[in-house]
Amino acid sequence: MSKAFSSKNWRRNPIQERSRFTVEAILDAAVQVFEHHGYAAGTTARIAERAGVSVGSLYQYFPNKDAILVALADQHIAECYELAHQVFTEVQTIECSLDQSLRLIVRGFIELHTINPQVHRLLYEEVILPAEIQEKLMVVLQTITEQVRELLAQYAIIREENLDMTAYLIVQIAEHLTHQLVLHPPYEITTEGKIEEVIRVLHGYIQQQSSQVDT
Amino acid sequence: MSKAFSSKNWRRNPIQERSRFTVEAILDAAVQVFEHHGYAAGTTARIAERAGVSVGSLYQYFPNKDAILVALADQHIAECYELAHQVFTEVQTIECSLDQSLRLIVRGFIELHTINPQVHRLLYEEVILPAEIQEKLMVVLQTITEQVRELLAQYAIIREENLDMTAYLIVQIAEHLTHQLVLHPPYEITTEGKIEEVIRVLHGYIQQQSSQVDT
DNA sequence: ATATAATATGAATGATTCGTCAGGTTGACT
DNA sequence: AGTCAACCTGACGAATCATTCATATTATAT
Repeated sequence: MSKAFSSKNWRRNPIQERSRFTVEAILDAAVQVFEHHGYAAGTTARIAERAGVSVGSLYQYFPNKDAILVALADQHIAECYELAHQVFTEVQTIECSLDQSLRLIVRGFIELHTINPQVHRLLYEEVILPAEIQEKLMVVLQTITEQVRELLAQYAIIREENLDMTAYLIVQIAEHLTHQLVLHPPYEITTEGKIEEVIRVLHGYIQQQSSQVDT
Repeated sequence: MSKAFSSKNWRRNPIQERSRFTVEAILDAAVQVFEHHGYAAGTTARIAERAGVSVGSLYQYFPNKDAILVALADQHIAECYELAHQVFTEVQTIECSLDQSLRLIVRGFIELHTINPQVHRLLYEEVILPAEIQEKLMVVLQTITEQVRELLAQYAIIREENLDMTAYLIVQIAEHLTHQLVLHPPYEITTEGKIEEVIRVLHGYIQQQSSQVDT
């Protein structure tokens, strides 16, 4: 704790209500500006303008531009963990078939992308992000992957040596397909349709893997 | 043809050998710089420095920064079309099982990512690209998707109404999984192993879809 | 060898950027 | 009403960027 700052990366903690609104407005504006111009070209001036405040106000709560993105990322990552926890406790608590479990997981991914698609897109598609953020995002997916691995192991229909790779690919597929289907759907399709389609992919893959058990 | 420039977007066509080397050095340097700093933060000065030439030289062959990226993209897109053409003629010419065809396609995707991974990463992961490039990249994947659709139709084991979505998802999966496995492989795994794994995913999905035909 | 076209250079320019600061406004509390 | 902390403002400095241009060097052709 060498820094005098609070644990948050902010210069000043918003105390009154108006300042909390300001911070929120800045974060909202940042999402839109980054979405439209990309991170590097999304200027603090534009963010402030869009938020309806002055640049000065922005720098009262965020020490620099990176801190804005970090705040957005942290917010999003927290949502990820919350939803993941929710989904996996539900999976463990209620007795679920593998199919039902997968369905819950995919639904979770879809929700995650639907909540704030722009932030998600920004964090997962922008090439260069502060290392701090990249690290955290990796860990999120790794955590989910481990839990999927456990789930698969529990149903014991997949060769032990294939568990890691299978779990990894399932998460990759679920993440990318939901991402794609939510943000750039190629055809008219309902949310349920999207889930159904991704489930089919995962189900097919798992069947392939389990059919190898006897070999 | 209102412009006096040649069809290429360059100010000056390299005629002598040394200038051709210069242009190549600039493009090579650009890949590395964009890869390391992202597009917006990849400065022309740094590109020139890395290429071992002066900024002035850079602007003799490229009218602006965008033109460098467009040149890289065009180069890459041409490779895509070439490889796609090669793969699909092979698929059509030789009598192939569906399994063999898929294997050729996946192998093609892997090659595409292996040739120049950095360019691929840049073009597919950077959030904001010149609209011109985004358009072209979309068309590449659409073209491949159509050809996969035809392939699936040929084997006639999938409901007609599902053909579009199935082809779309197959291409999305192949593209993304190869991308991921080549650029960020989670474990030690051979190229053949990667292909095998992606094939399993696709095969499983197709089996799921074809099992629906009788329903 | 000389002229001419091709190529290379890098300091200079003007635009844009992040982040600061001195001074103004608002709200809470006495 | 008066005081003080919280909050807001926007012009400004320093840094960085894309791009230009006058000049220098090198190749080619006669």
